[in-house]
Amino acid sequence: MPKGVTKPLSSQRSVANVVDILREKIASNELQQGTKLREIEFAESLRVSRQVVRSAFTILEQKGLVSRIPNRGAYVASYSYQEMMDLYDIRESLTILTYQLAARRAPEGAWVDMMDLFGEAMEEAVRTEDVKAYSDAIVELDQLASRFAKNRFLDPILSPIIDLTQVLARRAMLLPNRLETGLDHNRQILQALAERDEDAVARIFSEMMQVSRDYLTKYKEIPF
Amino acid sequence: MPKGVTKPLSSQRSVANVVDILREKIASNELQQGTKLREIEFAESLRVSRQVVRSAFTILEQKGLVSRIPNRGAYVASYSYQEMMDLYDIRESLTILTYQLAARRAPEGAWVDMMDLFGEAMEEAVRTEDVKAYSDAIVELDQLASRFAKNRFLDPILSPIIDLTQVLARRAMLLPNRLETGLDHNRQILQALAERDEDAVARIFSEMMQVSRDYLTKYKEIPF
DNA sequence: TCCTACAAAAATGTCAACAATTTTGTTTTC
DNA sequence: GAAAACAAAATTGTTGACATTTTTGTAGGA
Repeated sequence: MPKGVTKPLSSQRSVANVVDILREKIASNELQQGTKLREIEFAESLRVSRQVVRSAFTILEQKGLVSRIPNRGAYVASYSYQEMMDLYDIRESLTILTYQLAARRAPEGAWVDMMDLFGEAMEEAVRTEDVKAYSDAIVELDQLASRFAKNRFLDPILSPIIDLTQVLARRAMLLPNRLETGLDHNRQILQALAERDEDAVARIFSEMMQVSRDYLTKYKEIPF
Repeated sequence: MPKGVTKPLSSQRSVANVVDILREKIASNELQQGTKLREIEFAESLRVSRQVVRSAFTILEQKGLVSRIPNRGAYVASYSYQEMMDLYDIRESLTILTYQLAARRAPEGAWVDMMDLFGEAMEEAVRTEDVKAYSDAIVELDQLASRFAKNRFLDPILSPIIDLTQVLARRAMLLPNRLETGLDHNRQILQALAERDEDAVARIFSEMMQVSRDYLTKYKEIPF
């Protein structure tokens, strides 16, 4: 019998479990920003002690997903438009670094599969406005770049920031014409990656994210 | 009587206090990497409960200063040469972002004091090999740039990374000729800042950090 | 002498109870 | 009827005790 089956939820890595569950609920917007997080509530529903929930809150607070006020509890962190832009700047900077390192360190022919994926398959996705297929492809490309970047810390630092800006990023993709201009940019990046042209990677990314930002600024009155 | 004086250590923000104390001891190398951190030890010496120490460990683990092995305890995190270089890449990327934003957002004449400081005063410091004065000046410049960058998250993300690479950075400054080439670079950066030339900021910084890296690579056999 | 097996000690992980603070609801007063 | 004052309930913060795991020390056997 495999380990950890007898005791369904508790024991071994209970805190990490609770963190993952809450992280998922916050990033997916199931728990919206500003929501009060009561310790007892999660302790009972997840069948762990309050202490474990508290530890999870502490970790999520460090990741910026949860805000805490002493003696008044934990809330799903909420960010202003300006703060979201601040996060975007950091995300951009670290994403560029990821792709630059990937361009430098990826083996020959590492990008052919991706170039294929961003060929006809994504053209079809853009035509049918299949946002999910498209964002899935981007996630895949990001993961591949992250793997080839071979930097042990980029992912752990960038992931929580992506979580924080995810809602905004998803919305950006829904804006008019966003998908097709995005596809063009992504192909340019793949080209630059294949040619190991780090400067081009940086340049194209800056353009790409600037476009996203412009879109969002134009539509910023839309509430979160 | 001011608040929080009656109860010397405990009560209100005990966890944050313990975090700061441990952070300081680790960053200053008083607690060297790999050192076992026993909960009881710090609980007794700092007059707090074990739980508080545990929470502090959790936070420091998130910051990367402490490594934990389940059921086996907490250790001062230790990083390989490659991992230090990985951190340097991230530090470089975010530092460039800081200075670029500062170039964009600082008011007119924001840099005159710094240009003065990096004039004769630092020439004197370089001549007399006053490493402390020089590194203090750089800290000051960094803080000013951080303030003008007006990004709420840059500092909280970058600070722990700086803590991690601090030992390495200090060593870099002790290497031969490091100070004078550094002074030249810093002046160029101030020039670029004053002219709001973001591209130049990025370019000069990349050069500067590349030089640091080269120095460190050359001398990497020196143990930590 | 070295290795293994076992027992004691120490350290970590988890939980439940207690204390302190804040929030909520009710009553009193003007 | 509205505001202030008080009391009760709910929630958070902290501590101490218990359970589990790892480490250390010791004895026995090849």
